[in-house]
Amino acid sequence: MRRPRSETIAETRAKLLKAARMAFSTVGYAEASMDAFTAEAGLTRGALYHQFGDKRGLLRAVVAEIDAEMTKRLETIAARAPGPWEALVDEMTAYIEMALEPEIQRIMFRDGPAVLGDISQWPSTNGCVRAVARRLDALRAEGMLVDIDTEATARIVNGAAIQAAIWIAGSENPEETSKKAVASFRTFLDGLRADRR
Amino acid sequence: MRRPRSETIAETRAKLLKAARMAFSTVGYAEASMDAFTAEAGLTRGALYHQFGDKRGLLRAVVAEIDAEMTKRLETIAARAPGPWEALVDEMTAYIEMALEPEIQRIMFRDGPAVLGDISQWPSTNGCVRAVARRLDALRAEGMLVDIDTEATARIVNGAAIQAAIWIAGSENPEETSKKAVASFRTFLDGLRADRR
DNA sequence: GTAGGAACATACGCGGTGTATGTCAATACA
DNA sequence: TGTATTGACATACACCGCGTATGTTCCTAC
Repeated sequence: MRRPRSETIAETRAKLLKAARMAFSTVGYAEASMDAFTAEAGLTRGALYHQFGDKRGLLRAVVAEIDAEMTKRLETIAARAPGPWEALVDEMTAYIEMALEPEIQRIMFRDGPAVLGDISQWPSTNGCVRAVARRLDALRAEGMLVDIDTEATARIVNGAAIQAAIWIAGSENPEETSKKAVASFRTFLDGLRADRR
Repeated sequence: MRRPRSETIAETRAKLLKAARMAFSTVGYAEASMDAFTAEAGLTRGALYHQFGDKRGLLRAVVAEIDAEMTKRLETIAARAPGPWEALVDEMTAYIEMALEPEIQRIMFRDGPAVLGDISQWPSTNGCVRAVARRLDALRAEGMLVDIDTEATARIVNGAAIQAAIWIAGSENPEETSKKAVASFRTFLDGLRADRR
């Protein structure tokens, strides 16, 4: 059977990414054994080092993949909103909910930044921050936002959302905590509306 | 020379903590070799494992120490403020500035949470969050704060400050970025004032 | 059809953590 | 005051995991 090489390469990359995502999200980056999860994918570390350079390179790829997925999900949600302000609120609420997913929380907000540094800094993986910043730009253009730097605010809003999610995830009553966090977060966003001043 | 044992113990603990703080803050937790920094402190890993159990235990101790220092600093700053609202603003501004210090940023906001989980969850090290929550309580008692859950808001405010600091630290023009971040952050806090509604 | 190179596997070295064992000095008790 | 005991710390060892060097196979190009 003669299969084109490009096809097998894509397949191995996908298999490695999938296995790594699973391992990283469950046991964490540091505890994930490359021998273990490459074997689980029916491969060896040789393939991994050839494709991704090293363990950090693999994490980079996983982070980029998840970031792209998150950005897409957020865009879909924002597109459904009736207006620009609702789009922001819905988007950020969804962001908090996404940050509660173990895989996202672990890889994007814990191990990722710890191993790779601030992820939102490099171009390939700041999709979420950029999305929020663009949304703030749109609001500002319509005069619905107080006079502030949109990128700075986007980062601050993101940080608030991440921390809210971490708090919820670590609490004993996630449902109860979630209500408090989201309510507080909405109040916080409301404070940025120009017409509430 | 006959020295009391309690004295030497405290001394070794202090030496280990100091060496570990140095190593963790410079090369990071994962890259810090226990053999290396214990030797630098004139000791061996034997002492470390006896005192702190394992590497994570040592990090826990370092984190607790830094957290206590930060809390103390914040209290001092808040005490100098002319009023409760200024105390909050000064405190949070100082918090951002502290989060810019490499040691604090690396240990408290990157390696700490990655290795130990959400630090602000366990009682010994949520000093900063508790301080902010207490301050918010005071503001609320005086009717200066909008009606929101203070702990939730404290966490959100903290998250915002941390992310702002990370953004500043990773930017190319820290001074310029800092201005934007602090300005945006102040606007954000202003949105929580009852009398601005 | 063969030369070349890539994708991946195998083999090895090294460093690092954790634990088991050993040693010595300080405290407790007679 | 002398001795037993315990705890503080050092030493030694085993295991594991990453990274690299080397080998093998199979597709592609000429």
